[in-house]
Amino acid sequence: MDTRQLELFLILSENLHFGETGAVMHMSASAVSRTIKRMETEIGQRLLERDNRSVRLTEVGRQFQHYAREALAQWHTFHDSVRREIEGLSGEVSVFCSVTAAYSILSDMLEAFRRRYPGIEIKLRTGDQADAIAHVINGDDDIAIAARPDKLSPRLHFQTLTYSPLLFIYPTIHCAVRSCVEKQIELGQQFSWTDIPFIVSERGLARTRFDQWLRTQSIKPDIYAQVSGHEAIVSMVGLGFGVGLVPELVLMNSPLRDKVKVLDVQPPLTAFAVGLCALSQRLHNPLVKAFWDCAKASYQSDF
Amino acid sequence: MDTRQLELFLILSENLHFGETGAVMHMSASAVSRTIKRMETEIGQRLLERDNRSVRLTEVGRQFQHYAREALAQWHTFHDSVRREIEGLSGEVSVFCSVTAAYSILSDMLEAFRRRYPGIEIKLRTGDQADAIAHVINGDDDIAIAARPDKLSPRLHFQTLTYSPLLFIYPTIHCAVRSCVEKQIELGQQFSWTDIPFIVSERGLARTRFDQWLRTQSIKPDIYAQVSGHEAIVSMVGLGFGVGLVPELVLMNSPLRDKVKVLDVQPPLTAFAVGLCALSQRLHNPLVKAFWDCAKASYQSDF
DNA sequence: ACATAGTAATGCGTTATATGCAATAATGCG
DNA sequence: CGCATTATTGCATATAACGCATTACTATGT
Repeated sequence: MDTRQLELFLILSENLHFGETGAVMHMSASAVSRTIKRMETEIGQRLLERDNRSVRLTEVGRQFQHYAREALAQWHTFHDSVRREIEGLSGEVSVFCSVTAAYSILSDMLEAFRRRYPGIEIKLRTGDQADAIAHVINGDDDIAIAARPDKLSPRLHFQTLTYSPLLFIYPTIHCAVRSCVEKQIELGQQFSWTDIPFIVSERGLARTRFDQWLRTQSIKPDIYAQVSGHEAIVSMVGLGFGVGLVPELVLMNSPLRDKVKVLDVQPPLTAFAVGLCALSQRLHNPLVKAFWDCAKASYQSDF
Repeated sequence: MDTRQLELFLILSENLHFGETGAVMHMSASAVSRTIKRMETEIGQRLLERDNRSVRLTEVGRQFQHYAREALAQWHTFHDSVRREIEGLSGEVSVFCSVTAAYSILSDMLEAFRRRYPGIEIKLRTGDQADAIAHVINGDDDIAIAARPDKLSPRLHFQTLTYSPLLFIYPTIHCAVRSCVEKQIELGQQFSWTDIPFIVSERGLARTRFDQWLRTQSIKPDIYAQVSGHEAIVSMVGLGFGVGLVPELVLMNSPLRDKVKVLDVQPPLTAFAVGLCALSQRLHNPLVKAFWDCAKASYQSDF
């Protein structure tokens, strides 16, 4: 019988829902089911009466609930008393994200987190969106704000926070690119992409989506520049170098957003699912878990 | 942090010895070492100051000791209160052994065990010694009294209780076998085994040892009967069918022990190591563990 | 002074345990 | 009666725990 199990049981005993409990504990409903079964075997009594539709505490379950509350409180008391003094020193969570995410998504989170856990230091590292997942898997950073890849490693947890469409943008300054694009818009349907220089990510999910899209449209692109970091794309498009592809989130947060316009393209590219990403293993660390939960909660409360 | 770890720490904090602690907890010293290290990581503080020669509690270790005592007591209180009424029903340990072991080794143990744990039922199954290990591995029975085989599966625990030499016996009634044997004894050294019928186990460790011994002596035996169960061998020898090979323990406990005599044979066969045998896994079960520890203690106190 | 026995830690291969996913079964609700 | 919801289970896989053999170290005895 360990503290994790006690915690799990307490949550379950309150929400009486295996799936939800799993979500809170960062595990699947089936894992919750088996864990409870293990506990019942160890105790030798049924804790929860459950059919496929409802869950309710047994008498023994109620007694166990009391025990679990006491036991956990006792553990936390000990743990806090011992850990108090060093918490501030070694308490550090490192977060990787793009500059855009730092501005748009993370800033509110950070404020909420700092308010709630003043002792925990956040080490914020910004870089190319495309590297985010690799950073997490590699263990360089605890948590990343990233776009959900099509294929997610089973070692990773991902919590979607929002969706951001991938948009084509073109410059508003007078330039060859703008003329070409607007002429085509006037002509109506059957947009011809020939001779329009594209500015796209060198790699990463945006590039993957772009390549997929090209294939479905059977377009042979003229790729002007392959850039790392979506933010740079807005800049280059704004300066008239070509048509770019960026997530809406990046566009909205760019200081150059007035220098570009969105091009209505059919069919639209699959939107990014943007959210938190971490190694399942790292979520066992209470600091990391605290950040994850706080981030999730603070973002969702924005709606 | 689970109850098993707390228990381990408490034992270690009292005996301050990794190897001993491992023995009590039925695990290796290295496992104890790693477990303590895990606990220290989780707590974030060193619990025991240890160099390669000595172990002592740190200040935090002392605090943790208090916590562990309380927490375990609390757990046991809950566990007992819930389990009390059903303990007797589902509390059952099944033990496999030979008839001889049941008489000689087990009877005292059972008495002590019954006195200490009146609620736990013992299901005693007797059979051929040679099947004992297989029964345990197969999961048919929790614990066996068995002879330690030369090659022991790593999944098994074995606790030697005593050693029992393998003895050759011959009949004391007037018969061809006795005459032949005694004639040879009078002649002195260079015993000739030809034409003496052997009565040996059909299989099992006694048979293995016997075959090994034959090879070293380069003897071509005349095997009269292959019997299952050592007890039957004494009977057959007593009736004059031949010379038999049995563990001393079986001989001493046979009602026919006056009907046979021990033959001094050089070199003697390797003695049986007789003891408790169980799957490591099954020892996690508190009932099984209780029996194992009690059996061990009650036997050793006989000396 | 040196050998020896005793002891905790560690590398490595194996075993056991826990988990996720997908499929299943069961039930309430429209 | 069909659909959506939800706990459970079979199966494959990932993670954690363990034992053995070895190492590194030291107190002790001769």
